[in-house]
Amino acid sequence: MSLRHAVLGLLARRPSTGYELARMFDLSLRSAWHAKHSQIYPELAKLEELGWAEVVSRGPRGSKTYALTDAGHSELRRWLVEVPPDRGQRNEGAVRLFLGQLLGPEDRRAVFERDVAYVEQEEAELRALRDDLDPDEPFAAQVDLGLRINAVLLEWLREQASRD
Amino acid sequence: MSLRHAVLGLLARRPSTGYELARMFDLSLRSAWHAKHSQIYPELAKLEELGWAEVVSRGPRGSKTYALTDAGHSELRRWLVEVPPDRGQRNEGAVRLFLGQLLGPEDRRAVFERDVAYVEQEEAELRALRDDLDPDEPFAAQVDLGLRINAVLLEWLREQASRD
DNA sequence: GTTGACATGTAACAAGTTACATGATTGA
DNA sequence: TCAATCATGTAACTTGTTACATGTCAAC
Repeated sequence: MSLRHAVLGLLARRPSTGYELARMFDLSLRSAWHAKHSQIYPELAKLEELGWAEVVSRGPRGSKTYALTDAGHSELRRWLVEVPPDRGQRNEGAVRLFLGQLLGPEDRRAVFERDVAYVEQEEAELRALRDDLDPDEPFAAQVDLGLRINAVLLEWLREQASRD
Repeated sequence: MSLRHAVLGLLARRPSTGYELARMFDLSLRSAWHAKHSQIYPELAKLEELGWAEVVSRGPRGSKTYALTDAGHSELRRWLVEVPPDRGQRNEGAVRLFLGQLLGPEDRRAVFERDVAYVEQEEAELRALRDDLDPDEPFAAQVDLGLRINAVLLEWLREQASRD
């Protein structure tokens, strides 16, 4: 598991409300994790119970801003450094590529073309994002990796789509 | 969801027992999906109930070989072609890269070096796999994509590890 | 005869999604 | 005042994991 540590990580970047976290999962982390508020709020409660986060302020609409405690920071560090990553997770896209080979030529081409369109759009979004970013911001390196992987994927998909 | 369609896809490649499917999830699909036998067996029962698969033979140790029915084949095709892929799934590796930027220089380097070692090992495995494969086999294209993505990732990780 | 791979299943639990439910504040 | 966005929560359900439980067959 690890919604716990994803939340811990986002709180380390900046103290936030559950609502803000839900938006970050939709925006910054969108392609890496998607968590619903219905899971986030209970998780924040649990983080508080564990002593890893605490409410540091309350806003106008009943909002509660959470921040990491010292214990929370060291737990996050421990997880990042000491816990071996769980490789080999579900990846529907990869399964589809794998199974796409079973389709007849027409269906296969349609599927690859759909994927090409998607990756092209993502590329445009990443480019726009990168152009908005200070290149020294650590996050810029991430976006750059995304662009490089997209480029490789796009080339491969085009080769596949034009095969026969 | 979609263990259902992953199983359907594997059965389309060749009729198999639950045990064999569990091994395929561990081996061929290992980096894309990991399903336990405790989930596979109930899923096979459900596929049979839906009329998408059926037992085509029984082996010595109580083994049951399942194969797709016509309805199963058309459901698989429908899913691959008509159901839009669920992009944006959990990806612990990406979250870790994202959060790794929060670490101090020493921890960060250690983490990136661990990742470099992992990707290097995976690269070696993929290379060995590719050398075993007939280059015309559709699966070879998949392996090739894996190698290209690995190469990009490795380069990026090395840049990050040697940054500062 | 005993170890290891083959082979299937269930039960209890953890994690994640969908749907339900409510209310406050801001801006048009 | 009405709509959109901010904001939080719970309940029911689905999916996935871990642990338990059992039995067969082949090779040594």
